[in-house]
Amino acid sequence: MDIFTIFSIRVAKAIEQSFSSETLPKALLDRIVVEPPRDSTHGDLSTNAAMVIAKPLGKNPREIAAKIVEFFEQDEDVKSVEIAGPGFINIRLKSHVWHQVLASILELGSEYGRSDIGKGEKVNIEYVSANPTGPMHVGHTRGAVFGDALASLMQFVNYDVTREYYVNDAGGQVDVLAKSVFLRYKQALGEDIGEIPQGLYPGDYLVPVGQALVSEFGKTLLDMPEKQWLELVKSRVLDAMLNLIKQDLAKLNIKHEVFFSEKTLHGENGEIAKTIAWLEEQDLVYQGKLEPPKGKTPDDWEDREQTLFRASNFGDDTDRALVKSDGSYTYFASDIAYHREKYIRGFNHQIVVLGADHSGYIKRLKAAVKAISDGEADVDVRICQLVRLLRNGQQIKMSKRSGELVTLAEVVDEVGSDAVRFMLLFRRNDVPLDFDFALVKEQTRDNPVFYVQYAHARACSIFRTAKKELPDMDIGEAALKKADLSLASSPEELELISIIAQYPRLIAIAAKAHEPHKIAFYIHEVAKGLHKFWTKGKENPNLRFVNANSLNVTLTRLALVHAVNVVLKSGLAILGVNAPEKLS
RNA sequence: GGCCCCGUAGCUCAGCUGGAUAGAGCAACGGACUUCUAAUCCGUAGGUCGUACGUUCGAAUCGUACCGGGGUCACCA
Repeated sequence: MDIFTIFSIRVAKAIEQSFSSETLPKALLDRIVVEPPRDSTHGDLSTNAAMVIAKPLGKNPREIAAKIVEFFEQDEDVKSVEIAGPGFINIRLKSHVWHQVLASILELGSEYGRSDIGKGEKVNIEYVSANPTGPMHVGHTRGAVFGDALASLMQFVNYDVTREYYVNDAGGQVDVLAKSVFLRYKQALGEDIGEIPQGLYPGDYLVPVGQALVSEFGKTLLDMPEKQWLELVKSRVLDAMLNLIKQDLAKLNIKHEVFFSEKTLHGENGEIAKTIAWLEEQDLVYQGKLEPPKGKTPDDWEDREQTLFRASNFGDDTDRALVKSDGSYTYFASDIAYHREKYIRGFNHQIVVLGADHSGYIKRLKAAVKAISDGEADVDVRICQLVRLLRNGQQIKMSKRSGELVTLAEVVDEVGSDAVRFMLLFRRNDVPLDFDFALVKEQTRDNPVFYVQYAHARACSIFRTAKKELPDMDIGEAALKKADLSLASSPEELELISIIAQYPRLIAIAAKAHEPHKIAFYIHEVAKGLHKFWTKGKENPNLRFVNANSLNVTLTRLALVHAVNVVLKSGLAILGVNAPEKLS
């Protein structure tokens, strides 16, 4: 348990003993936080407790704070405690507390920072879900990285996470894809196909698929009616595209446990039909007309009766169509069925990662999940904003029509998976992001990827130096655990410990908010702490890590460095970024 | 026109379930290298937190309106 949690409990106890806490609503008590003060000169811990409970108790916050302070004056872990500003209670800890923290990090190793927030509950995180019509482009990359890091983060706090990819293999675009491939098939048989007609997929990546069709079927497809070859070609090209996508994702070390096929939901007795029947039983479906959107009636607006889902009963702006004018299901109809299916599989927590162009879809999706689970399940939709690619300060223009898409594979091949992942996670997901190739490849402080990895490598180099300079000394993990940690007594060392002491708290905050970027920023701060201490050793030889004159202090400092690296490595692992021992 | 996101230092952004004097990096200026990899560190300067009301002991954070930027808007996926 981390110090912030420990002291939250003590604050609660102090309140309970000093005031008649039954008059205080629990929701209010939950607002009490123990956190590091914004300004570190205020102390190690700070709590707003007195201000939160002042009002219901009808007392002055500072008066209440005084009572709580009395309690902490007895605390053997507390060096000093004072009231500040409107009623903050600032606590300064004795150094043995920091040494205990350090000891626990060494003890826990890679387990440090874990918690049981998730209580083993099942969460389904659906991300990427790019249409299987070609290789992934950069537009998909952000959602891929975000979803993957979020999944790791949730696992770290003990959620039972399933990483899922929804394969849109049922819509009209798959027919188009198959027809595009059929053209490539003819081409492979030696036919001159000329320009790829408008509306078909022009990409070269379909060429090998056409060739594969020749080696599997020879010329036989040419003699079949379209109805027949279409199904065959569809199944082959879908397999091929999905493989392409899996290869792209593998470049970023992303692996989904479940690839869920939309197609399997269709059919007479399929899940969509069942779902709609179920919704009808609940009286959530009706025949009716929709109003055209205000201020913007589409040219081809057709005023007609359609099958509608009562989405507006669940917070959506309007009801939503389930059946298209040609009688087939809408995409949304299959999506309701899909989310119902997830719910039936036991996912009461669902997270869906979508691109910026889907923001209008959120309310609809939430309404659907509420309806199909009777309010039992929750869904959080995370929108990833656009990524602008920059080269030499110039934006790289991308166009789908001309086929000039920058692919995921190109970007990863150029700058590496670590850099791509870290840069995309070093920004809140709901804000647009510039990805500058030049910066990402730079090896300076400006480049946060490098800065953080360098800190880890630097720490590792300290161990290499120690081994070289003090070959007889045992600096294995077991030896580090036995180090006399009380020797880490300088303000610089205690400051560094206080930074890594925040890791569990940060993990908890990031996991609850579904915001992996918080980990990226925190890790950056840890790296800074290490670089800072390192430089201190330059100015003051007594603060060097490796010191032949004092083996005890050396061992303690190595233990500290190791603990810092535990945190760096753990945080980077959540982000899916390597922690190199050496930089080339 | 409706809905969603964004507006914080010259630039790029953190901070947003209300809390103290609003933070970091870059750029600018001034320092620290016979190095435990200076591929780093320290310092100075830089702000009407888009605007205006409101709620509150207390607002960058919550509410309303407006301004500016982006996205989206039956039947596509």
